[in-house]
Amino acid sequence: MTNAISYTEENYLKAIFSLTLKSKKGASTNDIAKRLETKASSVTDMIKKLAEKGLVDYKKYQGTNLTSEGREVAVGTVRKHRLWEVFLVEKLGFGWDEVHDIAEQLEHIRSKELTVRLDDFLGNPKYDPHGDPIPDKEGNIALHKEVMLEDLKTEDKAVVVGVKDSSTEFLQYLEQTGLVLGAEIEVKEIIAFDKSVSISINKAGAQTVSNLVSKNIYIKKI
Amino acid sequence: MTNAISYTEENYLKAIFSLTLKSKKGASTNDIAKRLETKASSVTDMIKKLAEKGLVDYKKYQGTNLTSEGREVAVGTVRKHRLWEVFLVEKLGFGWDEVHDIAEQLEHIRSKELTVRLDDFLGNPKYDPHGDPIPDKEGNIALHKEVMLEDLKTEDKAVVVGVKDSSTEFLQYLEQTGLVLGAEIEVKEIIAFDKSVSISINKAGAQTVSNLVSKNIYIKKI
DNA sequence: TATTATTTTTAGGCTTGTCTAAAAATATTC
DNA sequence: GAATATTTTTAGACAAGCCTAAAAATAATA
Ligand SMILES: [Mn+2]
Ligand SMILES: [Mn+2]
Ligand SMILES: [Mn+2]
Ligand SMILES: [Mn+2]
Repeated sequence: MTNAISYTEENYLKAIFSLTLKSKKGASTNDIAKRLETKASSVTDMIKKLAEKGLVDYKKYQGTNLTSEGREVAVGTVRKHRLWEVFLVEKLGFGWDEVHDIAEQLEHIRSKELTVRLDDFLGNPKYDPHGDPIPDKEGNIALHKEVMLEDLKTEDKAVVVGVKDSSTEFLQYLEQTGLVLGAEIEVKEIIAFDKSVSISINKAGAQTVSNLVSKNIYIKKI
Repeated sequence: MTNAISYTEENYLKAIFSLTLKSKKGASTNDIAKRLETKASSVTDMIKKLAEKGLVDYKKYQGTNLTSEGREVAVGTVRKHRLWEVFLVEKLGFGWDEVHDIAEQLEHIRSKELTVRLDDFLGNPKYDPHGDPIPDKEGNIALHKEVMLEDLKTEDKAVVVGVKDSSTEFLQYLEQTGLVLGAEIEVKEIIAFDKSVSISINKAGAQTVSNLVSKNIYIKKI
């Protein structure tokens, strides 16, 4: 047990992973603190420990990046998180807005064999209930094609393939609006004033969603 | 979060629960330490904390008993442990000798809704893969009828309904011997010298098992 | 560029859960 | 029943993770 990785460390690595996914700059101490709802000073402490263990690259005041070993741990945790989310929704019948907090716990269960068997039991899914890609056993992870609902023009047609914001409130709003994964949408009108957009969902009557909504929905044009 | 119960506390409560199941004496500090593979001094510290929280009754040097609140937590944890074991064996195809350590982690996942749904998903099982009774939602738990293989007389017939020792080594031995849950046995001969017993399993040829084995197998006469 | 403002780190301290070594209480044995 | 053995508790310390307050570094602004 010289080098066991704690739940807390896994959560830090996962936060750094997602914060550095897009930007090539290191994750800032403040951003990590915000993400984990903790204080900057706590983050500095932990970063030092992770650097000591060879899981992150860190130079004072310069932001933090994962080493390949750190990335491996982070991706493994993300893989487990998303597989468990699939289990909770597909097998236990939870709503997509109810599974995050439980998966946040389940992702820390330590057993390679369990992950393999769970993956098989679920039919080796490629996406989680929010449309996020599930890393494979080797840690390869598909990147989200960065097309959002807000990028569409009038008369464009598309399918909802994911959500950027996975908060309960947002997911419940989408559920009730009908903007769930797989929904077909057509853009009827874009209101220049506030960038809100009028769309029809599954060929039903038009409804309007704000830009805050349209910029948080991944779509694929058809 | 004034009164959240930690994983560690849950493990202590569970240990005290199982140690006090049969004997009406409180669990001794040393026994708890042995069970949890920790030191007596650590146990004393923790017992004090649990007493403070109203989860155990404790008087110095007198041994420890659960309060009704402590029992509730312990039984809830046992319930989750055993439900997860059923999941691992029935749904993921693990062997009965492989599931204990994983369930030891899964039992700490906090979500009432999860437990309810898991129970339903599994078909509300009454026993875990080792024949141990699963407490119901209200915390009622069937007691093992205390009939062991060693209690049988020559020519008695019985079915294996559980194991007292759930160690990997013992379970693997039973697997290979054919003494799994549901196996029908008939006692052919009891060797007085060392209390070993010759039995036929599922009507096959006789084989001999030691008293250490026969005293760790729960049976039901037929 | 000098002055603010913000970010990050350090200093010091707290809680949880663990340990070893020693003291105190209880049990056992002669 | 006194001496010895065992069990249990206390004393003091440590690592992990967290905090607040203050200092140091960097970024933004005038
Ligand atoms: Mn987590
Ligand atoms: Mn997700
Ligand atoms: Mn446990
Ligand atoms: Mn069991």
